[in-house]
Amino acid sequence: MKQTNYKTKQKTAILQCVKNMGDKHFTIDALCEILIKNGNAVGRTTVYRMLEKLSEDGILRKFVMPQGESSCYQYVGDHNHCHEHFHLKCEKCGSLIHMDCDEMNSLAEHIKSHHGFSLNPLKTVIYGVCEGCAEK
Amino acid sequence: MKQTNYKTKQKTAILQCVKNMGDKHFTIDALCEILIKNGNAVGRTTVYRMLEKLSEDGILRKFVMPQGESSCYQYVGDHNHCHEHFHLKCEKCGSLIHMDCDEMNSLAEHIKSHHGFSLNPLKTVIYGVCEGCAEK
DNA sequence: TTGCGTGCAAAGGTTTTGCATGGCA
DNA sequence: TGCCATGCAAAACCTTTGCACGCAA
Repeated sequence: MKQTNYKTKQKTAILQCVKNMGDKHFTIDALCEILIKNGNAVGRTTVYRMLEKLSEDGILRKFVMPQGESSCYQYVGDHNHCHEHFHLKCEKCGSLIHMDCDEMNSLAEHIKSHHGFSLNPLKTVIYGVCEGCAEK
Repeated sequence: MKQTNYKTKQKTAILQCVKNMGDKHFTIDALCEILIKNGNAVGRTTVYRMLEKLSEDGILRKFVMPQGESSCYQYVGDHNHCHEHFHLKCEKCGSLIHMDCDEMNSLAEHIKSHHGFSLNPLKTVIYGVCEGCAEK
């Protein structure tokens, strides 16, 4: 599942850069800076458009942040081992934690059967306070 | 627990209007329109400032929406019966659904005990597709 | 009188859109 | 050649801030 049509140096630069991120999350800003460092500067608009498409194609996961904060992306690529888990975001330190857990799957089933709602783990972010910050 | 100091007609108008919302969610826009209808037009800035304070005081709950969407508020007032439920937001039609359910409480406990993470139901919004939109 | 409260206008931030140019096929 | 991709600038969006005026106490 590729982009639309043409193959341009911007697309390949972004795609490669995104893959190099591993499973870390990154913002548009961060990505742009890396591209510049690599000598592959790409226009902001293009980066926005690319990441939007990649998200739709399931290659990236997009985390929409509240007003004023920029969105966050994560590479999931072909190895879909990251499809069925949720993310916990600490409100104190901002860290994003992966939670791979059967409990969530049964929750999803419950919500589906009892509330008629198909939840989307890709977009859902659970807010709270992580262990480290709670101790302080 | 009041505001800061003075009592103005704007404050009383907003506070009364907010209470009349019951447990429904509303946006700044919606609130402003109602105020206008009631002949109590209040400046947008003032409404923002008031709702911010009311949220800090625990009288309102604030739901921060992603970029481009305006925040959502809900009256909780003194009767805190709405503290322990979650919200489902449909990605298609945008409707926000209350989910009052024991399942969620046990989930919260699980996350706490197994992942050391104290989740915040006030801020967490679960995304997905609602029953009505799924049928289309 | 004192100083907070109000609200207009402008700024702040991210994201989207218009449109002309340039590059892929 | 034809059309998509790019990227600059400007718009759009919600929210916050500056600042002068007005009203509560």
